[in-house]
Amino acid sequence: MAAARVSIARVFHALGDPTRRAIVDRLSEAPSSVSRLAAPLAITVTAVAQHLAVLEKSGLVRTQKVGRVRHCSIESAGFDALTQWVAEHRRQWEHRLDRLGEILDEEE
Amino acid sequence: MAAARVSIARVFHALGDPTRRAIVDRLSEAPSSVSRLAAPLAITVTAVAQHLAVLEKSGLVRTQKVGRVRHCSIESAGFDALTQWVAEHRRQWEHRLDRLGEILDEEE
DNA sequence: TTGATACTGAAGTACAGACTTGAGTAATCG
DNA sequence: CGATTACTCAAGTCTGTACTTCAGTATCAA
Repeated sequence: MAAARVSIARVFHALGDPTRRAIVDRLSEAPSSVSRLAAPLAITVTAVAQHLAVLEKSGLVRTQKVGRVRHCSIESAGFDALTQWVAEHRRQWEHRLDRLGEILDEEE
Repeated sequence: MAAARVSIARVFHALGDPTRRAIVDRLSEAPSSVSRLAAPLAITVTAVAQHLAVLEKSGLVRTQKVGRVRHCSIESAGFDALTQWVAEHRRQWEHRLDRLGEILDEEE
């Protein structure tokens, strides 16, 4: 799967930044060019391009240059990796939380 | 819910660091003290305590000082916030991905 | 009470990351 | 063709974060 090639570290790091989450939200609504993404964000097009590079490496966004315009859209790989991480941890987590009081009592 | 008080930004930021993910993984297995967490991590106890402060603010970890030992364990709030974020985006995302080809054709 | 343990706080270093400017390239328009 | 558009590249700045050391404080054990 594509998710296997994606590092969860990159996904978390990418989504840690508010501007990048805003970009992801925008692209979840509709694909966009770099300059259209930059327009409402009080930063330069260059900065947006840098964010897009991070998002692309994390597998959350796909971009493709057509003529002089770069079309950006959501990609599933990063999202899949995140979903998988959450699913893997949920079992352990819930199990642990259920038994937490009991475990604390056992501990010395 | 506790998740409402948790900022998803903090959760992503907290989980962006490999050491903190390692700590979360360890605490998913069993609660631990600060020094026991630090032992296998080639960093100082102070650094671990700093990571724990980040994890605690993000709602992923709960700590409680008993005597001179700080007991650390998993907390659900951060995890809930993450699960919620993923769930909210999944719908949009899947919907968008399904229609991606179509949308790209419509775009000019 | 003395010494070891388990942290805590303050301060400083070093590197990463978000951002900028400025110059450049390539595609499209008139 | 020349002008505009849409981005790209290379520096460079500046803030934030991960980490350290060192000097505490509080607790527990003997």
